[in-house]
Amino acid sequence: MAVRLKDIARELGVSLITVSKALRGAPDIGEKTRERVLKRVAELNYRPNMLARGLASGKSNIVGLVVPDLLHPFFAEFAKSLNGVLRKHNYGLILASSEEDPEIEQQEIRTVLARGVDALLIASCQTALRGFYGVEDQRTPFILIDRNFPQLRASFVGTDDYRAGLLATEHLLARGRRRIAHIAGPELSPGIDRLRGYRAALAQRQRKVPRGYLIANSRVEEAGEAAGYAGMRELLRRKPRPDAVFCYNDLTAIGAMQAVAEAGLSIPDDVAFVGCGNIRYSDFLRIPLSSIDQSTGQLGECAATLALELMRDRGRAPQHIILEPRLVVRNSSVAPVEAKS
Amino acid sequence: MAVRLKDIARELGVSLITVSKALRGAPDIGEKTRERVLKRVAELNYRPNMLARGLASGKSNIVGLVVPDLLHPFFAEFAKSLNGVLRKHNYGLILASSEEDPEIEQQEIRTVLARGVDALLIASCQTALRGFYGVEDQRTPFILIDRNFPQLRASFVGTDDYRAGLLATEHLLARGRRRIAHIAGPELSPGIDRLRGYRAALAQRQRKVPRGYLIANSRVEEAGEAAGYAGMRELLRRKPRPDAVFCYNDLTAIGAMQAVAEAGLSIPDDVAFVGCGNIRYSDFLRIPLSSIDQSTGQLGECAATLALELMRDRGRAPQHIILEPRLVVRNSSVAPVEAKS
DNA sequence: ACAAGATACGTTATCGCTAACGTAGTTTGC
DNA sequence: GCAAACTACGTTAGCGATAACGTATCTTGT
Repeated sequence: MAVRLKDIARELGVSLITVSKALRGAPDIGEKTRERVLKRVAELNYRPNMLARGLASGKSNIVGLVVPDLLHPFFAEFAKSLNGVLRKHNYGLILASSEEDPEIEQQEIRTVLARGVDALLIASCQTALRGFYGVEDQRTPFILIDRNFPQLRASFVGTDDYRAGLLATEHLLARGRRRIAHIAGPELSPGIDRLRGYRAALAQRQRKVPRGYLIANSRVEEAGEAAGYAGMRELLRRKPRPDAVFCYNDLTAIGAMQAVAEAGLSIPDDVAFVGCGNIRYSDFLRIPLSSIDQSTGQLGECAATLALELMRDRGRAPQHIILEPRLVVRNSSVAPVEAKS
Repeated sequence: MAVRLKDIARELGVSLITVSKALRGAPDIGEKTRERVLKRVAELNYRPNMLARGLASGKSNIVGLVVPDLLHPFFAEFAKSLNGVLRKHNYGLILASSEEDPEIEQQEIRTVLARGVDALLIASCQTALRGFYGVEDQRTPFILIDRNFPQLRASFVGTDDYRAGLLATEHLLARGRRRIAHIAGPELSPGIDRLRGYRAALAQRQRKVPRGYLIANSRVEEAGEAAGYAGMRELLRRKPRPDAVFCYNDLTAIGAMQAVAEAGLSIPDDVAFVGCGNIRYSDFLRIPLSSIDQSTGQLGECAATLALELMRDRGRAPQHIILEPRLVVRNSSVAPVEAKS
């Protein structure tokens, strides 16, 4: 925090404001003055104090991102690609994690807004809508990520989760599976919509969800391996046992497959699996996991682009960007052709 | 950005500064006034403008974190636990990714500093030291993460990578492996030290690194599966072929194991593997991966704690926190006792 | 040659908050 | 009873930048 506009101005014998303007490319600065200023600025390695600039201009050049869990590959990848685009436009990223706790999320939203972010991206873990006071009042544009609240008139960037559920389940049906179970996610839009897709796929074939084949996930916090493992243990007790499971996400699927392996059953022969998210490691698992790809990287880019637009012209109507999911088939749903190793 | 100190002050008929003090728990405010202020502040859901506060006080209550790749599980986990501790102390986190590019890293360091962070954590990808101008000059405390520069008199939080290499290699030796190769990481302290550990373990048994058994990783950017895959392909051409490989990190190991599987060889019978990092998925891989655990979560906590200390009292001497690595044995280095599935 | 418009630069007033010191009014010591 | 010491609150100056005008100097057109 050493060199300030004032210092440069004094050195060069011009006014502070001239330096400021030259720096920002204002049109009413003479060529020679501008060059002189820019030269000195470069020499001194000057960087404007963004706090001051933010305060004076009302723009911080930062966007806030609130996610439920940074460790989850989906959010990590999302954050990465978001950040990539933002960097190119000279925006910083301030990151907050809610740890899947609505209270903390609330808190974090407040503090992030207090920091004067120019836009706010939220993958919310609110089940009720209560949490969003103070975001709507605020004039800061905000975008929902991955988890939508249709009742809320807000921008959204995410996957068509209904189709994700549909694709996954149709694939299992097409592979001849008849007793397809679902380990559901938390009661947020992705969980709800994937479940709807699952139901719809079965309905198209005049089936309904077999009794006991739907494992609900009551606790929002638990969407990972543990939930999948527990859910699968339960499913294995059903008679007849399911011959396929569509899992809320890949982590859930990993846990579920673990349970199946421990029970001495074979995948995909006894039980086939499809996950969702297509995380980076799906390919390297004990049984490579068939999954629904969400184009996570692209979601991040779209979100960044939308955020940039909303920041450029406020008052633009909320926009929905919904990417099509894509099925990636691996061995967890289709046995390899060659003899198994 | 609606309600300001000024508004509350006017409403309550006190001066702005009184409100400010009451809010920050200054000692020279009467009980009744304080209560009145706090009550109104709560009702109005007031949040101080952190930009203004930062500018005036010289403290932003933000720390900056610059990592090479957010998607890498190590950094994701690190960031998560760091953030957890910081949140409890009311510090925010501003995140920047260098994408393993020294130029970008430089840039990001500058912009993060310009944002007035109170401390800076960097997992640097600089091979030369040039990059650190402007961090040292700056009075902002900074901490190196994971990747150390011993020449630089700076705080460091990381793993004892020498011991990591030692442990991994000793384990393979103890399992009776004799032709142990190493796929090395980039030439930064973790890569260099793990290699040293590997060498030392062999030396203790009067061995040297067999010719051609050391795969160097020239490009810093490539430390993932691809590098491991390519490295292993090369190793498989050696005669005699290695019967064990210590890989720079888990991603490298995953790629390497892929190459071995494709070659129709068995793990661990033909080739045993030990990785490093013990990422969350090591357990679920085709062959569960033996790995060196770095206590990543704890590293994040330590870094946060150290950062908080350095911010509290500047001018404290740089500190080194180096956690002991721990070997986690899985099937990639020791075949399961029961018949293989 | 002179009003009118350009061009290039500077003044002033914030932005919302805090630091450091001021100042009334009350208590206390002796 | 009066100076000294508290207590509780307020004034004055910034922090480092920007926005919105203001003002000299220089071109022009006629």
